[in-house]
Amino acid sequence: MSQVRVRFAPSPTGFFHIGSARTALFNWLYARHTGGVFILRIEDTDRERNQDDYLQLIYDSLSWLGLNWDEGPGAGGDFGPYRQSERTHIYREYFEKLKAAGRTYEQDGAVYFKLLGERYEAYDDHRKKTVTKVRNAPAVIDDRIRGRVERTEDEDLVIIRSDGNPVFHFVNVVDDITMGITHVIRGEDHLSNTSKHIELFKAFGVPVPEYAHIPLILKSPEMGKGKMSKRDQGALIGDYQQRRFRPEAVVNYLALLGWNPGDDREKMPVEDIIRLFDFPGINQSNAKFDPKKLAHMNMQYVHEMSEAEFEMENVASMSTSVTTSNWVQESHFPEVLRLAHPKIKSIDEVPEYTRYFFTEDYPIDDKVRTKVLAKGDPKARLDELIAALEPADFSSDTAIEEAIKALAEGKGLGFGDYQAVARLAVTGTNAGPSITSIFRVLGRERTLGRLRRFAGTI
RNA sequence: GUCCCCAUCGUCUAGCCUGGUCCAGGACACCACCCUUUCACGGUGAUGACCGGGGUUCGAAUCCCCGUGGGGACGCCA
Repeated sequence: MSQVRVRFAPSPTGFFHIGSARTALFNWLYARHTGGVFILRIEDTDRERNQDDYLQLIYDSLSWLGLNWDEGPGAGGDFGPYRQSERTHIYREYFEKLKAAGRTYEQDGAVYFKLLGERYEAYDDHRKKTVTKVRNAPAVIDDRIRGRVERTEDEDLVIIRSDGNPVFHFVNVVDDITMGITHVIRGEDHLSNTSKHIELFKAFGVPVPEYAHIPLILKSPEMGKGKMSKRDQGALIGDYQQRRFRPEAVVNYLALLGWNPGDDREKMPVEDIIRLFDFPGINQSNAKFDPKKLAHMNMQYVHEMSEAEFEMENVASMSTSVTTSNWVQESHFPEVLRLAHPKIKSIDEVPEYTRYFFTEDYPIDDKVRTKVLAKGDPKARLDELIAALEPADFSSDTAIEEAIKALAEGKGLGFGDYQAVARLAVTGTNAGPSITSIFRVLGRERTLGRLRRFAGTI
């Protein structure tokens, strides 16, 4: 059997979103699984709505996700050009073929593709007008995911607009023919279009490619009904990139949306996904997007990052913000990251989580304050702690722990009686690394300064 | 409205093709407990689903039909 050639064919008319990414991913996975070719083709025939920014975003997002293309813009290939705006001569040539076969006609300045069959007038309830229908035999789609699907195409369709630009259905088919596409893997929303495409393939006298219509990604119940769109919360790939999500986590999650390896495995390296990925593992029903599960997947990948990797990502992330760019210069920055790493769920929450390590200007959580101050005698505990820490050894967690434990024991109390109020004073919250680590990293001066300052407010 | 696709816990899903091993398994979320100096992580456990109705069969989550529900398409957008 000849080599598999698949394509991802986005149009640069909007932000790159989850749905497009998943379609790209499934094509890429299939190409990698079969040792085939993954082609990137830019469908920019709608000149009005195309934008260079959106085009760049497609390249950036695919690259970020690791979905490298073998042929396409920037990669070359023998079937180019790979932007439809540069392929007009090819469309012209294929249009002439149809014209020569007597399968086109002009109307209102546009060129129509003529279906074969008897014509009749009928009222269309959806468009609220009378249209010309054609008695046509159903097109048979032998779909690798849906099975045999029949749909009758019963209206001529525009293939060249009155402004001279060819239309999606036409260029899509011509490109699939001329680029030697063997498998068309795309969203189920195209299933109804497929009959149009099959009629065109037949008119050109060439065999149709294999079709695989993958399920759609729908909004989560909280987001509403219908399919996910670029306007939905969490729909944009660029957002995850900005938030420093792990691209492998996004890929892993997306792969599981509509596909599974057939067993309970979820978190798996992309090599394994490639090995196991195939049409039988793809579901037929649509899947709702779950931001929480994606976040969980991302957390798992973040936690297994190496220290160096985690630091690099955070430096990159925090350097871009004016408030945090100074933090990365601090000598204790690496140590703070080591403390935060196992505690946080995603990289974009690190700045807020570690704020008090870098500035005296950290907020005091009112709710926590009220709660902590309501218990026991916090003022007394704070004063005792200050006295005990003044001469203490701050060089290690255990040294600090010994000092506090000795203090607690002397008063007939426990470590916990000092922990909560000390944490509130020094961090403003009730969450964070162990209090001894915080003290150690902050150092004696800053720790005592904060304890004294806070003691003065209660 | 017409046409097309789909239907297992709130969500993602295994099981369905090749009926019995399923009073339906895993994961996320939620709840409880454990771990613990806080908060997380982690661990243990709990709650939670075969859309409805017919049929086929000794037996149906699994096969068939009809409803219903969900999704999509119906552009000189892609």
